[in-house]
Amino acid sequence: MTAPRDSPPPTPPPPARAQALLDWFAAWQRDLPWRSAQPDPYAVLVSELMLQQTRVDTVKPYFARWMSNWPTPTALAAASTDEVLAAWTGLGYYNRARNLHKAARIIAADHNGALPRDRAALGALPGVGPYTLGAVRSIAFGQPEPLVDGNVGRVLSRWTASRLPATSTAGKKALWSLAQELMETPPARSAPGAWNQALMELGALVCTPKKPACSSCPVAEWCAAHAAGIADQLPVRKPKKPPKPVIAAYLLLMRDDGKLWCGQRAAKGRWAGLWEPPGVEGPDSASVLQATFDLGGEHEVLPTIVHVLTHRRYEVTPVLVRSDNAAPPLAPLGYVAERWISPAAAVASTSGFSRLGARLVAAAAAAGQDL
DNA sequence: AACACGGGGGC
DNA sequence: GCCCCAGTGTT
Repeated sequence: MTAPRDSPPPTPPPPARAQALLDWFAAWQRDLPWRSAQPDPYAVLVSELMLQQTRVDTVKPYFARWMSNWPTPTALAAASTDEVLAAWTGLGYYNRARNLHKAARIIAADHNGALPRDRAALGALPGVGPYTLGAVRSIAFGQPEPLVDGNVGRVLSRWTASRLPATSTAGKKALWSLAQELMETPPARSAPGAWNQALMELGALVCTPKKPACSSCPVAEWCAAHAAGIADQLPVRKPKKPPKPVIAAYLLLMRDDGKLWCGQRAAKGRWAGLWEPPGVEGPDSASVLQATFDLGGEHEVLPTIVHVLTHRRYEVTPVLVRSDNAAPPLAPLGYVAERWISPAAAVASTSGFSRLGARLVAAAAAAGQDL
């Protein structure tokens, strides 16, 4: 029973691989605000929600402000939706803020203000999907729950040289299955939080999307993609669709004191609950805006603003109008509230404006100065 | 299975 | 300009 001489190096028993990675993590892990030997489960939940599809460095200042504003689930539960959204302004994917807020209210009402350790109860909280369930259970409670995020998917795809796209159904199934299996090996099972964070940290610091630093990798000798020299070609990605173009026109109605007439978007959909100057989407948006607000009189068309989201490319025509202090109703355009807002308040990062809304306000303020 | 949902940082 | 990030919820 001898292995053929030219076969890949024999794979050591899993515990050796796992221990190598755990040792690396112990030596090289970053000092992050939500990391602690005895983590606060609520802090873990907040950080994990903020980190969904968002980089660590982006999250840091938001996390600090959030924990300062609302140090406990009970404190967060008592906050208003507007306050919560304002604190999230600029972070994107605003439904995460709504979910965190709802989760806090459930925790306060049903769990005595403490995160439930129970798998089903935790997974039932809004915003807690498979990844976050694994993160909170393993990191906050030390429970042997696997997780797969973008980093782990990349690391494990390379480790096994998997040709399945990590985002495909089959690929995800294989990755979660492997993550589960790894979690059951002795060193991982004894340190679930460190193990999961080690996989993610490796993906963030060493096993990066481009130019992975295999020479610094603690588990390179067991990596199938590295052995085959294809680490930088994995994971296989699914072709992505181009962003959809959106034509829009926005009304910048400016009062004598410089304030702008703004509306709050509906609670569902893009920029849910956020404020912005009133706008219309569609190829005929400019004429619709014209008709809706009867812009026959004096108005100024400002330079087009291009605002790119992941799946949308906005081409916005801002129309500046001097108000005679009339305040047209915005409900017909789908807004659920309306008020005059000073440009300074709108552009401040705690205002509950979308980035596009803030850009429009800034454009209005700049143009208004020249008049 | 596909889509909706933001924004920013690195190259 | 492109990639992709500590993903989840809806259809």
